[in-house]
Amino acid sequence: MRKRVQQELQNILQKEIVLEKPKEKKFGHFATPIAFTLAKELRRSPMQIADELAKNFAKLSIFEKVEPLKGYVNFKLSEDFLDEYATWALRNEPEFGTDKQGEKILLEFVSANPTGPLHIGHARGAVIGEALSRIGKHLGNEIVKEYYINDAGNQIYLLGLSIYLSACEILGKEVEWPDEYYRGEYIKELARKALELFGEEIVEHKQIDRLSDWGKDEMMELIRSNLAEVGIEFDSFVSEKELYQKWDEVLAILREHGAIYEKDGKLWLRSCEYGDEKDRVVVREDGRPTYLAGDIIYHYTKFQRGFDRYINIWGADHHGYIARVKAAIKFLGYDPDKLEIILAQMVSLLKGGEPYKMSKRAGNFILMSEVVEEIGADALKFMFLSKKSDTHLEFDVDMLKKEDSSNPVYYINYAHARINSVMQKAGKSLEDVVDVPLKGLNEEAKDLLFSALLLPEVIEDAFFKRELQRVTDYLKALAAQLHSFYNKHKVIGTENEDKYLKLLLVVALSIRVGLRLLGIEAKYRM
RNA sequence: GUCCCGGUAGCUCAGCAGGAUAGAGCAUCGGAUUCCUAAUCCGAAGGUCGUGGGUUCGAAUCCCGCCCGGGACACCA
Repeated sequence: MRKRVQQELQNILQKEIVLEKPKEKKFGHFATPIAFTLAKELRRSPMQIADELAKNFAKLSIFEKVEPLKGYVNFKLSEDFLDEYATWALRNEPEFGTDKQGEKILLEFVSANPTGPLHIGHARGAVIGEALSRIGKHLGNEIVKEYYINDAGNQIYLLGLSIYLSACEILGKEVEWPDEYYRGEYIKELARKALELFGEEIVEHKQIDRLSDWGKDEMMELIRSNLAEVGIEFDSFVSEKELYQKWDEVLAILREHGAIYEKDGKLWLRSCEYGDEKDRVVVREDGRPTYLAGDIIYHYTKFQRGFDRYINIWGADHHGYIARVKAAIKFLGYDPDKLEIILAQMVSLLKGGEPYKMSKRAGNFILMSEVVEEIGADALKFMFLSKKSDTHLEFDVDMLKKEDSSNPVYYINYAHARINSVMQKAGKSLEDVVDVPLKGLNEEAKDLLFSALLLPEVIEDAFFKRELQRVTDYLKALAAQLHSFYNKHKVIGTENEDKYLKLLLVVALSIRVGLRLLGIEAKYRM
C-alpha cells in the first residue's frame, strides 16, 4: 500500500518522498514531512508549501482526503482503494504481502556444536533464523538454510572422553571429573546406550575415538529432533571435518594473496590489515589448523557457491570473530560486505528470581526441549521474536511456566479463532462476502481495515531491518484492535453483517499470514 | 585496558536511516457479561527517555565525553 501511494506521489512531485505513519489516527493513513525539507530549498514556509502540495495531491483518486497541517501533509485513503485491495488479498492469500526482491541468500544459523542437546540460548538463534528465512522467501528471495557442524577438533574428543568416563561410573568405578568435561543427564544416557551397543569392551579398551564419532552422530540426531520439535528444518548441513580436504587449496590462495606469514613456527593470517585488532594463528606449531582455519574454508566454499548475500546468525559471544572472518574473505578475493552477521545476544535465565547459570559443562543448563514442553513451541517462538536479537533477554523460567492468558500468542490466536467462530455462527463462507463493497464503514471499521492491510509493509520493513519484533508488535496491535472492534460492534444480524464479515476475514488473513511467517500456525478454535 | 550490546512507566520491553502531545503488555486501582468465545473490552494512575555537552527550525532518535549493567577479548570450539 505504502509503495503504491509513494509511487503516485512521486510521479507528481518527481522527488523522493518519505511517508510516515501519522502520530494520531485522526490525521489520516499516511503523512509526509516533505514540506519541511522543501522549505529549506525554496526558502519559504513549510505551511505554505504543504498547502500547495495538498492541493496538488488531492487530485489522486486513491485519496479520500489530503490535508495540510502544521507543515505536514496528511493523506486519507479512499474506501474504494482499500476495498479493492482487500478483495484482492482475500482472493489471493498466497500472494498477500509477497514481493519480488529476488536475492539469493545463504542463511547460516544455529550451528551448535554436536556435543549436547540445544539449550535455550541456541533456541533464540534458531527461531530468529527460521522466521527470517520464511519472511525473506515470502518477499521473493531465494534462501538456503544451512547448519555448520563443528565436528572436528578437541570438543568432539572431549565428548568421547566424557561418555567414556560416565560409562566407567556406570560400571561402578571411582572416577574424577575434570572441569572441562561435559556433564549432564544426556552424557549418562549416551554412556548407557554405548554400553548396550558396544559392550564393556568400549571401556576396557578405552576406545575414545569410536565413542567420539558415535556420540557426535547421536548428538546431531538429537539436535535435529530438537529443531523438528519447533518446526525447523535445514536445507543443508556442512561438516567442518570434510571442509579440511580443501585446506591446502585455500591456504594456497591465501599465500598467493600475501595473507599468510610464518612466525614462531606457526602460520599467521594478516587479519590486522583489514580491521582486526591483531593477526591470528591459522596453523599451530604441530601443523594442526585452528578453528579459524575451518571458518575460512567454510566461507570460501560459501562464496564459491555464488550467493548475493550471506547472513550468519551468531551468538553474541562470537562477535570478536567478525573482523577476522571478514578479513579472510577479503584476502580470498571476495567482498566481505556481502557477509552480514546478526548477533543473537545472550539469554539469561532466572529461576524464581535467582540467576540460573547456564553451563553445558556442568550440565545444569535449560534445554530447549524442556522449555518447549513447558510452554509450547509457539509461545517460545513468539517470546524470542518479540525482542530485538541484539538485546539481552532475561526471563524467569518460572514466570514463563506460569504464563497463560497473558501470553500474547494466545491473545492473537484468540482473535483469529474468534473471527472463525463468528463466520461459523453466521453460516457464511469467504465466497459469500468477498465481493461485498466495503462502503460507508464507520471509523473503527475503516481503521481496522487499514491496519489489517498493513501487513505487507510491516514484513518488508522487518526483513529489511532484520527486526522481527516489528511483526510481533504489529500482530499484537492488530489483535487488540480486533478485540476492541468486536466488543463494540455486533456483527451477526445487523445490516452490516456481510461487510463486517469481510472486514474480519481480512483481519484473520493478516494474522494467519503474519503468524505463519513467524513459524506459528494460527488457531481456528480455542 | 580495548571492543560489542544495553540503560525509556513499579516490571518486561517497543519507538531511534531526526519530525506533530514519548507507547504497549504485565502489575495496581475502578468499571462492563439476559447479547456473535469475558482467553475479551472500557477507564484511571504511572516518565529528569542514564548523564553532560554538541549538531538544527526540531533530538529518546545523529555526534562526542562520562556513569551504570551484561558480554567478548585463545594457538577452545
